[in-house]
Amino acid sequence: MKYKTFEHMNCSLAQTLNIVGERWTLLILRDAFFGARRFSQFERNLGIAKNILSARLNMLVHEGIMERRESTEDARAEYVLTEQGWDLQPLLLSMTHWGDKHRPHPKGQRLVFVDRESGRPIQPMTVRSEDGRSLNPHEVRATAGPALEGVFKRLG
Amino acid sequence: MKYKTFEHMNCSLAQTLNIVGERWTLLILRDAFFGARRFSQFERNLGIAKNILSARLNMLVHEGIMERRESTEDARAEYVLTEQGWDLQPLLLSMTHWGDKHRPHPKGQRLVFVDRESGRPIQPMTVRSEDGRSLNPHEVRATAGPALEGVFKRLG
DNA sequence: TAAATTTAGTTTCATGATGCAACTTGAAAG
DNA sequence: CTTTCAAGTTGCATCATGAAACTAAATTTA
Repeated sequence: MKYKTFEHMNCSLAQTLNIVGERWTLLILRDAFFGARRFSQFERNLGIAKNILSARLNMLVHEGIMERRESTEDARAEYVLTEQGWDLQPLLLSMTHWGDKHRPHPKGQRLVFVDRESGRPIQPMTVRSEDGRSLNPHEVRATAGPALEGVFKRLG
Repeated sequence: MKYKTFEHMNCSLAQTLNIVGERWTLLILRDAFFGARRFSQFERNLGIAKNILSARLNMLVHEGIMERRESTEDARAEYVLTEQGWDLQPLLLSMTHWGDKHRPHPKGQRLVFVDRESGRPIQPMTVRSEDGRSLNPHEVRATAGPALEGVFKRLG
């Protein structure tokens, strides 16, 4: 990403966007969550060009979101998620839920995410108050944290 | 987006990415959540070029995520979030929380999101099981839903 | 009321990112 | 020993982005 970078913005959203905001990146991560590890798997599943895939995997490794490992059996490399990478799951699920709701498939849900143990579907991603109530978007407000002390900024 | 589109992929994540996956789009939405409505507000806050801002706002209106209104007092247009747009809030908050955790500011949180009523901070976005337990990423599994009946696919 | 400024764009153009195809290299299979 | 496959790299045409210049209307200032 040598276009305009968002790094200078003092904003956590911008920091995250700087990493996962490029085309393909989140789709690569989706496949990684589903178990893909090899270059060829990503390539075939996504229909992405080799050079782009190569660039994205390198970037993800560089950012500490995936790790490149030499396979034990195969002499070919594998790309696996780090804990930082796994931590992007709520983001992926939020996107998926929005798409399910607002750009649905006529036959219903495409994927259902379940609790591995019970096999029961998880709850849709929602914002929760301290005491566990589900908050609708209008009930949430942003305030300046310690890193913005003394910074003038209009907040809704 | 006349590059390769993700629309043909039968995947809710890809559908969402097709809309919010372009540079700037999520930052525009962030500012809209914070109360920005006017062309010039977005322009100044973000440092975005006018032509790009114009294209993105038109796209968001076209997709039903924002609405263009003639201001009552001012003769200038305003861009406000629709309900579809507000529904992107969990996504924005998931991104923000990831950035807070993994790309933190040395002084601490940049923004703190609070329950408008109580003023108390909200919980970080987390995946929850049917009975309300917080699930870590490895405890979640994807299964084929109705829209993927009969489609062969490896799912982790 | 005339001039200057602000707002909300559109147009133009240089540059950067993307995507396809062809080439490379190393390992494994036949 | 030749072919195939996996995992890239390189070159090139095309598309997207961003800076700056230009418009046009509305608003403010002198």
